[in-house]
Amino acid sequence: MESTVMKSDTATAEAVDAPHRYTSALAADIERRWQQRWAEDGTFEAANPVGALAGSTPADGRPKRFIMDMFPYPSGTGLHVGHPLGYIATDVYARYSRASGHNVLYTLGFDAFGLPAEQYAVQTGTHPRITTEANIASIRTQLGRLGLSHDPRRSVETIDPAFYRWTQWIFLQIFNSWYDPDADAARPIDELVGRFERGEKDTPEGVGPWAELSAVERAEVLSGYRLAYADDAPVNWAPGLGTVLSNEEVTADGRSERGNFPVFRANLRQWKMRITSYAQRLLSDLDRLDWPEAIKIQQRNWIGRSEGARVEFPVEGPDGEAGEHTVTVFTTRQDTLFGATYMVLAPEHPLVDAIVPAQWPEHAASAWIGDAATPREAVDAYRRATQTKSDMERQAADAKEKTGVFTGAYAVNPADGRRVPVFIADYVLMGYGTGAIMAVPAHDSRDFAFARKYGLPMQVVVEPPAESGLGTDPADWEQAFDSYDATIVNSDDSSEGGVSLNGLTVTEAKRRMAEWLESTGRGAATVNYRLRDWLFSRQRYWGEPFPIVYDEDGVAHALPDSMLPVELPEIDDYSPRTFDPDDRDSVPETPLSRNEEWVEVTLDLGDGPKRYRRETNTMPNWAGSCWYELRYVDPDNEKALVDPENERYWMGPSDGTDARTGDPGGVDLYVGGSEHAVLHLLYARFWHKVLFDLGHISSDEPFRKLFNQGMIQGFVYRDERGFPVPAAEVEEIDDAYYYQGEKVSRELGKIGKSLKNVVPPELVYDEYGADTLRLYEMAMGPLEVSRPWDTRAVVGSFRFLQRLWRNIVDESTGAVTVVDEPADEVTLRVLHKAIDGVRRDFEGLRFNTAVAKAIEVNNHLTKAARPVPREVAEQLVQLVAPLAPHVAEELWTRLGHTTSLAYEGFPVADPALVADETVTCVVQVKGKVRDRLEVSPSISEDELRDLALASEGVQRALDGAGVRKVIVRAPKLVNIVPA
RNA sequence: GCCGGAAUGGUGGAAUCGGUAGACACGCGACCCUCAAAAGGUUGUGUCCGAAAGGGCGUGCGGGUUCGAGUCCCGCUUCCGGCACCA
Repeated sequence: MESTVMKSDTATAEAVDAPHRYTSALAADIERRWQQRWAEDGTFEAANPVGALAGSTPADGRPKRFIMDMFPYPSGTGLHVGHPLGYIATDVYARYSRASGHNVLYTLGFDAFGLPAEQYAVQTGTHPRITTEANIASIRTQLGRLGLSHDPRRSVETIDPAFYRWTQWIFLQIFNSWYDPDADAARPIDELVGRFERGEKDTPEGVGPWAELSAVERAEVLSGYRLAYADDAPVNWAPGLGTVLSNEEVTADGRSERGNFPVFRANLRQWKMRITSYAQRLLSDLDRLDWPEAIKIQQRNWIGRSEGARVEFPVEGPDGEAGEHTVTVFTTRQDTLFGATYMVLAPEHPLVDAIVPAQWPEHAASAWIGDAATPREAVDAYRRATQTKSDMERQAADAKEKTGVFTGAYAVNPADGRRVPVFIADYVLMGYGTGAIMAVPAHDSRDFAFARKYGLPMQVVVEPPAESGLGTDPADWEQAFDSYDATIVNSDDSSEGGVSLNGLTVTEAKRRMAEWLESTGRGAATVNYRLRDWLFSRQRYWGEPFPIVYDEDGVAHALPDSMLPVELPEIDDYSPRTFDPDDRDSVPETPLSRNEEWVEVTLDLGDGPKRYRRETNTMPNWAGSCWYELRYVDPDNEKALVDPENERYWMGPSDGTDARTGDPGGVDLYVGGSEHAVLHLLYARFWHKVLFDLGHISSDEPFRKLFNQGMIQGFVYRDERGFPVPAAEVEEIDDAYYYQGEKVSRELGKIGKSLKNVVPPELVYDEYGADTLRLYEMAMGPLEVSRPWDTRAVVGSFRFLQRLWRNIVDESTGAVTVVDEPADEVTLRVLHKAIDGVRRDFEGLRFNTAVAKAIEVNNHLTKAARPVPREVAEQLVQLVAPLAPHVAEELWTRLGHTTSLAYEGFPVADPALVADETVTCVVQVKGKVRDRLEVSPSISEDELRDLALASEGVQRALDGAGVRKVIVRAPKLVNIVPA
């Protein structure tokens, strides 16, 4: 109701006495016309060096800029005013870049495969392709009204077979590669085969010579090297979703990020990407990226490099004979090896079965063995108990209580030969390090807790400093002493070949121990990463099919290029098979497997037609977003995912640098939310590096510069019960908020349906126009900061445009009122200062201050310089054009120009006019401002000092007191220190 | 618990190099236009004392460095994000 009243106000109220005022109706008209004209003229099409989009522009010597947003995922709910923030920012930057002489690649595609689209389709009972395409169309409409200067020819959709053909192609590149440690790069798998054939490389331990292996065995060996491979391993299985998930998609409390279902560990054969091979490069190359430090830190933490050592512990076999088996542990504290008083293996550790003896050792403490009659029984019972726990239960707060059981076996501490008991416990994770640890309870909080609970001995080897008051008997301690800043004690093996660490610092001891381990063959210094391989298959319909078929022996074969794309078959039953969310024994079923005639195929893969079964998993929805920036560059190329020349032009490292060591290349500006810090941004870097290694592209990183925009938040109003009430219907009376007469509370939250505070962009378009929305979103604060949406405040941006309009166009006649007379000097100084500042603000993505500077110029004209001189009006319009392009184009036209100002050039400040003719010198006494002087910028220190001392304010403040010291920073400041 | 980031008027924010705190905008007050309202215009607006001139105080809290600190250093508080049995 209220909005219709307001609408008429901004749209038509002035129809009688000001028919040519900038109203929402006029804005809508201008915006429609200019959007149409830009489209007809192809104003924002950017030329490539070669291929279908080639044009003369790249050769004309302009520098290029590749500007990108994280592309949207088309949900069914439509956009709200928070969504366009990043798009507006990149558009302003793109328009500024074009005006200031760049060839700009700027477009927007859609990421449309994946769970949410499929869930929406299942809910509505409509095929996901239909719903997804409808959603994309409606978002295109909503965004279209913003007037974003995209090159529409480059917009891609990940669900388009012409696009995912290349997603599949890249998968095959990865599948057909291995990581060659000598080259420190991915290489074609054929090179590895060649090395095996020529005997230059040995097959892995336990496998016979290459020449003697069967085809199946060879395939299995290669699978151990391929960068994309399928294997049986514990994965995250979410029965409620009916699919497995990557580690990145599981929250800290063991639930699916999507849908919040319990996630269980299940052993399933799944596709994975060997991203761990790239751990070090993904880590070190962060240093060469212009990214927010916070994101880099998150990636560093996720990769989780830690330096330590592998240490081998001989384990006594069931017959008590030492050395039959060896358990390797990873530790970052090899300096505390003498303090290792027991060992723990993960319950799933493969050596557990081999080391469990038939009987309990005689002296085994009852606390260690529970009431199990034999070690076998105890181990089996414990394994069952831990496996039936979901990850969530394992990690719930009260489950942090350590549990475990003695295996009955003993190992030998390699440092001093002491026998130490071997436990299994679920606080040791199979997926990290070697799945086994040496436990040093005195100096590790987890081992300390476990040892306390089971009465295991503690040995101090790092001496707490005297001032800590801890003493050297851990029995008195409340927690482990895990400092690095102390001295090693009790660590001396005087026997032949033994090592002594006593008296060393922790860092020295780590080095000494690593050397000793290496020299005696008991271990070695090593680097371990937290990063795990990326689980890449999903039991879903709505995703890219794998270009993989299996032969009768179950060997996976890559399909040849000629058979791509493997199109997703149109089927009726696309629903995933989901289960009771808590049914951990359920097994995933892929929708594609129900479609026998698609699955069973006869193909000729080079050795005659044969029967094959297609892979029925699909790719996760990260796949398309891993490389879409490359397709923007060359969207229509049918011969390659991107022509090397086009890629080099838009993304290659800057001249003369090696992408592996210097500038890594990549997109010049990538804007998006920080929620993708480790998922999309890590996966995309990984794929990009593989493609780089294989020589398909010249850039080593996809995104040279990354910028995280903040979130636009909304006020959430809650009633007494805490339920959100519709924000649009809340009234404010005397700083309190009421909904239907009831008092409600206000807080800040996300904008969304569930919080009932969605503001659709149409509301602002209709009320004020798209230019106002753009301007408001840019003006409301720094791009990287989250801030609350305030519908009431939008009018401020509208008023600015209205005043700008009024300074150029007569509201009653529509005549242009500018005069062809030179501007006065004050006005010129105001203008040129703004030009200088706005340029710098745009370059630095500080749009909020750029807006303020443009407003200042306009305010000056309003107050002091009407009628406005043409040169000032034109440059102000150009200044505003990136922010409010429609109204700027309109004014530009009315000022007599016939071409779009998109490429008109951006005003350049005259340095003489940027520098002030006089500056205000602040005169302080004891740091407090007591007077101001208007002085020349070139005034000498002495002259300024004299002027300041003589000034009225200073005399008053000094009140006869003497002067001890005078600090002069000509011409801006004088500070007088009284005696 | 660990790792980040933030805190400035009634509100969003500005101050880019240690040098005028509060640009710009919202809101609010006064006035003009109007039968009236809306829209628009002019103008004021950190806070306290004061008629004014002018002065006191002021950037989450407590210290410090400095002629001078929103900005640098040390110690806290609160809020927001991320990670979390990672050996």
